[in-house]
Amino acid sequence: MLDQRLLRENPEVMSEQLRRRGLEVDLRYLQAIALRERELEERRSALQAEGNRIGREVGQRLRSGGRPDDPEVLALKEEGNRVKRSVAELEEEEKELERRLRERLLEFPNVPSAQTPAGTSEADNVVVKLWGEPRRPSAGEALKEHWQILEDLKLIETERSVRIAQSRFVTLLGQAARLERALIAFMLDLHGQRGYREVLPPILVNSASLTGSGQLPKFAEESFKCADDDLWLTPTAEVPLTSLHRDEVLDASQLPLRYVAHTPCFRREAGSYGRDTRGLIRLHQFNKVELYWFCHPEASDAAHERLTRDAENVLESLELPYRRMELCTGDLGFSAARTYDLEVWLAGAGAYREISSCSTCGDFQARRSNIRCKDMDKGKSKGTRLVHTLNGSGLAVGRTMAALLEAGQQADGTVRLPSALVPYFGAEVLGRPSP
RNA sequence: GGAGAGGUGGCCGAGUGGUCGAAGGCGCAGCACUGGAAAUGCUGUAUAGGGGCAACUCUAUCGAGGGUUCGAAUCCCUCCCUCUCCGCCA
Repeated sequence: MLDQRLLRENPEVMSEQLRRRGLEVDLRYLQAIALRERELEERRSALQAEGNRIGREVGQRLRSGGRPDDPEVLALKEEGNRVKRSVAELEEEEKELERRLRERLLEFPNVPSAQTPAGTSEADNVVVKLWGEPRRPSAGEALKEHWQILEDLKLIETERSVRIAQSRFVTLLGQAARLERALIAFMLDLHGQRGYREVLPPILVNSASLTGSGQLPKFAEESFKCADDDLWLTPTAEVPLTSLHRDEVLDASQLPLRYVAHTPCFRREAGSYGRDTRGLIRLHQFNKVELYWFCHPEASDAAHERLTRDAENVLESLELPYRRMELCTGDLGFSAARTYDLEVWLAGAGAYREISSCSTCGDFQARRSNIRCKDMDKGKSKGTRLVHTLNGSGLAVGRTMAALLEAGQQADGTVRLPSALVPYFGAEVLGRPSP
């Protein structure tokens, strides 16, 4: 959510920031609402002060022997009633304006960071770095895509999964199931060694949690909702992790708080009919290991680099070539101020595909979720500020498996895995008789 | 699902209509004492929004919303949540 004070005092600045994102909005009407709301609040609280004064005086008179039917006391009571009615009137309009204002503000995306490069689409994203040597087919070699490898090894059920659920669900079998599990454990351990606290959160989340991280109200059609409860299947662990500290004031000296969570993620993928219909790339249900930081507002730039490095570390440990892209203003996600996408090389597909998205949200989610931190100075509070939140995949597990399979495929149909996985998977090669 | 109890500050816990933002304790911070520490003593310790250079001051907040009243943490109604016991269950 964007700052109401900025809206009141500097709507042009806010408009300009949103314009960088490709959003053309006239904020004058909204500003008028915000100013009117503030004005009502001032008048209302002055009236309430008057009412409190009257109440105190009645109390004083009665306690010092005044009689309840004393004409002066009766007059004061009448005056108190009058004030009460006025307050109620102002309050009604004030609340209505407040509600409308919040409703509108929740619809606005975050504004881009000053560092985010300008652009209108994916095409304007910037390659920041390249790592590793992408595998290309040698002469006469045809590299398979991961789904082909899995099918040839009989490690995936595609049609039968439609029977169980519907399309865009898969069932992994045998060594593929084992590899998925190995990857999750590997990633959690790796991040744990780098100081992340492991979390196993609820994966059904309520509406307030989805609103706090930015999925609601705008993207309701992207998530699965339980019919009889105010609960949704989480589309990313970012949602429960944000709400882990919703409505809290964190001790600034304890920051940053760094969490890593593995969860299944559920997405309806509305509007992506026909895209990535085979394999593990785009599913309604997938596993993801998520990194999440709550950090001091001054520390978030450095934190963003650190978090992105932590995600890259997984790719490097798995010897998977990748590139780091910096998203342009037009390609940013709703809650992000600045984002690095990590794209892994898929040797069979012959393309880089997104495998991690590392974003800093500034105070956007913190404002929605009411998460602040308090700086102390010799035991005295120096006031609270909204924290900054950051998140990044570390990594999307299914896509990681796809990349590994395509990168390590061998002429005999088996797959050589990176040595880092051996302790987790139990073998160097996938596709041979059971490890 | 059935029965009961309860939601007060960072935590514990008192308060049952009138300066109550809320006693007391714990915790935390500062100061004093100490060679240093412990113990002890004193002091200070919520958040949000307004006004003021500031000291300070006004308003709101005792789970949420509504009601009674000049005045509500306190009385009434509705809702939410938590806990205990029973049943069911991985």
